[in-house]
Amino acid sequence: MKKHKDLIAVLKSNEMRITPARRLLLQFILDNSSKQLSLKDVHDFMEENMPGVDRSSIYRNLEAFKKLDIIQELMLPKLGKRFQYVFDRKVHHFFICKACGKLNKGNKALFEKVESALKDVHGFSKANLSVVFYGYCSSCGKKTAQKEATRSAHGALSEAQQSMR
Amino acid sequence: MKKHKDLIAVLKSNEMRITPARRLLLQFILDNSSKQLSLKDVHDFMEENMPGVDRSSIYRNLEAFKKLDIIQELMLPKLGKRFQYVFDRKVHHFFICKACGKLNKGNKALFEKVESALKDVHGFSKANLSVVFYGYCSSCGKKTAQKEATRSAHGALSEAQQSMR
DNA sequence: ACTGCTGTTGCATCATGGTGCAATAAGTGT
DNA sequence: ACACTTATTGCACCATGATGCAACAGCAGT
Repeated sequence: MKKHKDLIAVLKSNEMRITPARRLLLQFILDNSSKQLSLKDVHDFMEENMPGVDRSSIYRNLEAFKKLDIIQELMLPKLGKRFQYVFDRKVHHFFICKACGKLNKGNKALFEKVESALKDVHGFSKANLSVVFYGYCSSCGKKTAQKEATRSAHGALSEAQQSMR
Repeated sequence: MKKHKDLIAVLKSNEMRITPARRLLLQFILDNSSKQLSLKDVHDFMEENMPGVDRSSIYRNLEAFKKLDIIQELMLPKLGKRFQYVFDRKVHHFFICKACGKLNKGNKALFEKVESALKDVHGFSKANLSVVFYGYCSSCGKKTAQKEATRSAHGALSEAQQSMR
């Protein structure tokens, strides 16, 4: 796990200036490295600890950090943009339910399979890569399956929408 | 490939009413089944062929079609929401470049590996599933690799950002 | 063809993503 | 400590995503 001062060094080596807001922002990101943060999450924190920093400044700093691969960006259905610290592992898996929009990290069995598939393909093993699955989570899948049964009775789209077990 | 009237039947079987706007919207989606359409793309078309239909109506109809798996939604970095007709295959793969935001369907070797990995995991083979990879496309990867060389000289983040070959 | 029920639309409005520009302040050299 | 250069900020503003609500229009039954 990289430390605050390592990240400061990264900024410096890219001709970026170290402003108070950036220091605090980096710390917040490090302290929440396992979470997917929205712009609002970050802005609320900043407003509390360093009032007056503009939404757009935070936004642009996050964009800058993204370019340096300090954080990565995800676009999530229903949730919109999310930022997350990129820690030591280079491949990230996410599972997003199409119905409820919930972000999930489960389905370990699948992810392990995919991970090894990624390794098998030349050049990918060290790539900084994110994989996002869209499907139906177990609870939404059940509901959908029921609805689906009704639909099949009408003879339409009978092959669609299967739950993930 | 499903036809317009099949889709009308799907709407009916879900207690949805067939309005003129919906007919035209479905036709437009079918005619552009291979494209990723933005709300604006669709709205521009509607404005030309059936002026007066509100942005929000189109938006809500697309949401409704999504629920019926007639189309699927993608959230693309830099581009935002995109809608696409869901044709016969049930698993979709997309590769999105983190740098330029370009949507790609290449990297067939990887996709085939992943596809078989999906099949190996029980319950996934028939799931209506989308997989999105975020990484660097070949042209952006090259640029990044160069930039990376400079950064390494400063001793920071030397392991990050690898091109996809 | 008329009528009533209720799904759908258009409008108003808010939340969030994104950008141009002039004022400000971080970093460098003296 | 001071001054200069230019990255960065705050502000104003626009684009797009999303929703509540009253008016409207499919469509099923008569």
